[in-house]
Amino acid sequence: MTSRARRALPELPEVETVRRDLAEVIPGRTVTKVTVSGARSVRRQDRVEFERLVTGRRFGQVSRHGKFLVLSLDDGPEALVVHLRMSGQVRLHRSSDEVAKHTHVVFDLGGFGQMRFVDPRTFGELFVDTLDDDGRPSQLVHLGPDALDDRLTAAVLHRRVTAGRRSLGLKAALLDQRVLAGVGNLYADEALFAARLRPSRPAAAFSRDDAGLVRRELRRILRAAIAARGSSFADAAYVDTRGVTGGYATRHQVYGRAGQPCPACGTTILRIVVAARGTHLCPSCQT
DNA sequence: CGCATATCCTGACTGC
DNA sequence: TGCAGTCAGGATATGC
Repeated sequence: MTSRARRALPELPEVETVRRDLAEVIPGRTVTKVTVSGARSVRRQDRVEFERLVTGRRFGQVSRHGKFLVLSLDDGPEALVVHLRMSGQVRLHRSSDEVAKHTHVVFDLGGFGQMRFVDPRTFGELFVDTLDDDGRPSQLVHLGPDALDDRLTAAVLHRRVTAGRRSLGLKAALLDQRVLAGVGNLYADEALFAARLRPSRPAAAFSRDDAGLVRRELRRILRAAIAARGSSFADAAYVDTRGVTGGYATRHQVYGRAGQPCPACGTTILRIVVAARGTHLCPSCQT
């Protein structure tokens, strides 16, 4: 029947949804207190140092690079950087709301309430970093251009995917955040289906026309997913800042649909492993 | 150097 | 119904 595991992890559209929610309420709010109870969530720097760096600061604009959230502090050269990884959530609460299990960091925002970081698998993380002249955190310089950045033209995508690669699969290249930032397992599968390209095709056999197609379909899909506030399955691994699920899962063409007919040709959708990831594809449509 | 693999972790699911 | 075992996955470290 359908593949066993169906979970939507936060990728670009989900992180962008969180960013937009935060951008409506966070700017201008001052952090009166920070409590880090989960040591693993703050691991790039000392917990006490982290609390010192954030306490008393006022949040400015909220931006995103790939799957990283960047919350500027005091409009200065520093920012709070957040990555949700597998199961992280940034939630907005009244201070009196019950504290959910796996809440690892709590930011008190004066009379406004709290911003809380909840993360069962503890893969997610937060850290304070300095920003360069372009507003890029210093520890994120290795990231490729954001998947929705206009500067990621077909020519640039083609060059970055094929550069130096021999046998690596196309999907693995798209998942490499150094190539482009923001694409994860779900949207890689959806974009490659729409572009009619096999995930296992060697990246070296990725033509300029292929790059144009992938770029177009990826942008279309990511934008539609953002409009639907992201993808969630029954397990609600992804929810927004108020705990609400996203609506894009009903539009998935192949992801989580193994054993069901391809929406384009009716062939049974397969689930295989590519780049050590559960991968969904139509063996007829995708070459 | 390119690429594969192990690692971190919890909860959902499988099978008895 | 309960419980032990398996599996999922983003980024990174390590090994070939």
